[in-house]
This record gives sequence, structure tokens and C-alpha cells, in this order.
Amino acid sequence: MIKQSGRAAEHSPIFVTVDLVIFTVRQDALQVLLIERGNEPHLGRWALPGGYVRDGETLDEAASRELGEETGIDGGRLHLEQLRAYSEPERDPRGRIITVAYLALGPELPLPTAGTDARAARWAPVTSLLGRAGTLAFDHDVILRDALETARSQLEYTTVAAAFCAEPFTIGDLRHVYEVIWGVTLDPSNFRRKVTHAEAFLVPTGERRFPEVGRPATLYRRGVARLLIPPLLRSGDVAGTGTSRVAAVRRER
Amino acid sequence: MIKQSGRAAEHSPIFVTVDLVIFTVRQDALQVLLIERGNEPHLGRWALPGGYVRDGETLDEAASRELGEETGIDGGRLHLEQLRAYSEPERDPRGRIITVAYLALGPELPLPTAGTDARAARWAPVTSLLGRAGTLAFDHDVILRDALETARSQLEYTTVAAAFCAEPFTIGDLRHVYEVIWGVTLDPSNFRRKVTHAEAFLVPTGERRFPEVGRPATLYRRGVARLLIPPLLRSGDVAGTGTSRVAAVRRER
DNA sequence: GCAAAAGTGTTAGACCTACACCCATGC
DNA sequence: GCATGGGTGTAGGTCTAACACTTTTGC
Repeated sequence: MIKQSGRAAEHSPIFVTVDLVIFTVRQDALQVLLIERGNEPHLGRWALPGGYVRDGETLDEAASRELGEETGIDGGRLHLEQLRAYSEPERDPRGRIITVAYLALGPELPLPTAGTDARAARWAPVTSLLGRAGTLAFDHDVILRDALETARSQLEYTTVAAAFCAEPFTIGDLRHVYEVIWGVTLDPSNFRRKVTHAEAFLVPTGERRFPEVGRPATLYRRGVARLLIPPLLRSGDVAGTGTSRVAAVRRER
Repeated sequence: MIKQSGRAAEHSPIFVTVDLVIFTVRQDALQVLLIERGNEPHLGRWALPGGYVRDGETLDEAASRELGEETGIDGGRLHLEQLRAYSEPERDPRGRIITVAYLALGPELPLPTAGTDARAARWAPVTSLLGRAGTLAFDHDVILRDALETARSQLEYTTVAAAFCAEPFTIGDLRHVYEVIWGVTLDPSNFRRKVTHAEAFLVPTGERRFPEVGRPATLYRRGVARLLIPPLLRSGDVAGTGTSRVAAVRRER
């Protein structure tokens, strides 16, 4: 049994949840999966999917399980990574609940069926949700904003953009992901050079895709590289001193 | 009160701690603060400082409080940021305890006095601790390794290196931080150009420091920039495909 | 003067942006 | 042919690594 040291009341155990920010690119927009809450608190409001961490389960496992429950997708097939923990004592009116947010990225996913404590589920364009606070339940506005900036930043330094594309995919598909998530248009020829020169990012399958119109495109699969070297920097937003932004960068070997 | 939904036993509340990776540069090495544990489990082993999150406290507040308790330093004066949560069910033999690791950076700090549940405290060179697993208690080896890679990466994209320098500092001081943490030697003139051209990174004080030998150096304080634009990339370790590394990048506005 | 660290200048090559241009396909 | 997206080439500017060189101090 757990033995508390010191004054017992000072550190009570805490309920821990995971919340998922599931991004996909569909209809020329970055979209996030939302559920309509079927229980109090925030009954009827839109929120990120999530749930309690169960006994004996790691956070990663809880996130993967919730992902499967909410989308019907095998969690192992999607890119899934921990974002950060959110711990404001008043963030949940039921009591002290800390949540660990996860970022999940995938190619166009089916609309999931509503789960046990959700009345409905839908894909929502991310940009339409930001800007006005209080759109989502709890502190999910903040989590979503953090997740968006993480995703945008990760496109620069990692190969996760490929996680948005169903394999096999074309360079045009990949460029579309960058354009939608960054909200810019990119030069097709320069983009091609960069991604094809980054080693182990793209592996040609030898096949081609024949579009409705235009020249057929070479098809690729994801290579084994996870870091994008050299990085593919957004150039548009370096204006100014960067004083209003804080960056945290993490890398594992 | 907290109302559990579903089968009650499936998601019990969990004890939550914060653990601190406190880095400083001293004696030409990156050093981390360790404490010798004065209680079971792992009595007598070296570990990262940390403690339980108290009722009504955010994780940031808990980290800041622990930092003050362990180092005697006003937590608000140090760079402090959340790294990530660690949640292996078996990571602590006392039971289910999740920890959220924090990274703290500061200029040469005093050796702290041992706290209530620590027999001793010391600074240890980081490189001497890595390589062999099982050096530290719990999963603190893993946390330390993650923190080191985060710190190394952050020097590239942010201005946190200045957090290792007591103000006012010289460009040589700053370069020394980069050299020690990256384990490389940098060209002084090119380094100077990069950091002085990065806007709002360094603010000259107008004063100079007169060393034992050599030309006096201009003194600077940290500017308001938190992102380093353009980044100051490590070039030495880009060899290979990057296949063995995973990157997670996060940015806030 | 000499050693040492600060600081400036220069040059060759890498890289990047913008854009012209060619290619392969459906209709 | 023509429209469309795929894909290649290239000139000009920018950035950077490497290193020669000058400056300012203590001794």
C-alpha cells in the first residue's frame, strides 16, 4: 500500500486523464476530432476525446486505448505522442483532475461513432475553433492551441507530415499537408527538392498514381527517418524578434 | 467530491510527483543536482530532487516550490519548464506514482543543504552519469537522458543558454555554455556574429569585464527574445540519416 | 615584447528563392 | 491541341565555415 509521508492532507492522490488532440487533413483544412459531451460537467459542449488512466496502464497505453475507442482505429497505426500535462486545480469542476494531452496524427479518418459518454462526434476545422476562447469544454481551447503550434513546428524539424498521408502518397499530397497546416502556399519545385534530398524521408515505391488530369506522379512511402535533416523552415513567420513566442524543443536518440 | 464513473476499481486516483532536473555549468562541465535518498525506497541511492504535488497546487507551482526547497533559490529567478510525464506502473515500488519532470537551468548555484528526506546533495557531471543504466534511483536515468537532449536541442532554437550565465556576462561566457553542453568547440568569431545578429538576444550593458589576461570583453544582459532566430544549429551531429532519433518540438505564442 | 582573449574582415562554397521551362497524361 | 499537375534546370542573392588578421589588456 501507498504510505504517505508528512502531513497527509497535503498531497492527496489525484485523478489522471488523457486527452487526445487527433488531427487529420480533410477538405483542404486541418481538422480535429471533437465529441459532444453526454455527461456533466459541460454537458452538451464540444470537447476533446479522452478518459481516465486505468490501473496498471501507462499514459501512452491509455492514450492508445482511448484512440482506439474513439476512432475505431488501431492506435498502433497512428502517430501518437505526449504533449504535456495540464494541472490547473480548477480546470475540472468534479475535483482535482490532471490531464496529460496527447497529439495524434493520421490520414483522413472515418467519422467515429459516439462513445459511451459522448452524444456525438465530428471533425472540426481547427482554425474556426481558435481565436475565441471558451469554445471548448474545460481548458481544451488551450490544449488545442498548444497542439496546433506543436504540429506546425514539428513539420519543420521532423517527418511527421507523412503521418497525415495514407500510403502510398505523392509529393503533391505531402506538400498539401504542409500548405494546409502552415496556411501558406509553397513552391512545388523547391518543396520537391527539399523533401527528396532529406535522406530516408521518402522511399519511392516504383509505382505511379494517375490523376484525373495531368502527369502521373511517383508514389512514395515513409522512410525510416524521424528527424528532417536539413529542417524545412517556415520562412514567413520569422519577422520580428520572436519575443512573443516561447519554444520548447525536445529530441530523443 | 469526486464521483467515479464506470467500474470504480478501473481508474483509481494516482499520486503525482514532480522531479527536477536542475542543470548548471560549473568547472567546465554540465552538472546536475542530485540528492542521496534518506528514505526507502532506494535508500542511500542518488536521485533527482522532487516531491509530491500538493492539494491546490499546479505542477508548475510544485516544481517551483521544490526548487526553492532544494536549492534555496527563488524559483521565479530560474528558467523552469515542464519536460514530460513518466508513468510506468512499476516505476515506484510504493505504488502507482506518476511523475512530471521539470527542467531547471541556472548559473552556477550554491551547493544546497540536504533537505528533510535527503541525506546529502551534490552536483554531478552529467556525462559521467549516462552510459550506464541503473546509476540513479527509479527511472531517473531516463529522465536525465531526456533532459540532456532537450537542453542540447533548446540551445539551437532558443535563447536559454543565457539562463546559464550570471548577468552580466560576456560572449565568451555564453560560448562556453554552448561548448560544454554540446561537447564541441566553436569558432569564436562566427559564434559572436551569430549571437549578436540574433535580434533581442543580447543587450550590451555598456560596461566591460577585465580578465586576468587578455583584452576586456563587452558585457551583456539577456534580451527579451526567447526564440533564437535564425537558429544556431549544431552541425557536428547531423551525420547519418537521423533514423535513430525522434524529435518532438513545441512552441507557444 | 609577449601571451591571451576579444573582436573584425574576407573569401570560397553551400544553400535557397524565384521562376523559366519541359514532361506526361486525359480529354 | 490544351489544360493540368509532375518534374528539371538555373541565375542571383544570401548565408556560413574557415581562417587570416587586428585590438586591447596584464605582465
